[in-house]
Amino acid sequence: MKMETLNFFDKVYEVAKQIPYGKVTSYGAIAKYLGASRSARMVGYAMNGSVGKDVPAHRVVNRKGLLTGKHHFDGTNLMQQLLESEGIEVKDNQIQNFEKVFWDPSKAI
DNA sequence: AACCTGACTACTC
DNA sequence: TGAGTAGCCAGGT
Repeated sequence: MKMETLNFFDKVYEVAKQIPYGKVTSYGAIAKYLGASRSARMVGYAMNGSVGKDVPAHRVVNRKGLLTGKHHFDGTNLMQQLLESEGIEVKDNQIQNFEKVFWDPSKAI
């Protein structure tokens, strides 16, 4: 782990933590906000280490609102249930009304 | 050092 | 409109 990587991770966590209840955002949005628009994959990778960081990783999905990372959670439908408990409609691993619940970090911060 | 993989995106057909 | 391809960065083998 390099410092820069940790710094990047930290920023990702910082942004993710500020996602309001009932809202979601995309990896690319976070990456873009951090000035690393080409490293959306790294954002997803960062979420992989979000355990124990108080990061609501379930509120971060790909740009289509698809729960591509659900299998990284405990169980198979935990991520979906967490989202649904926040009032977000999720069907077939995809967030419904994605545009309505989308939270843009560059606008909020 | 080369190649593969992955919680992604954008462009093309 | 939907599926396929290419580009992307970092880490593992």
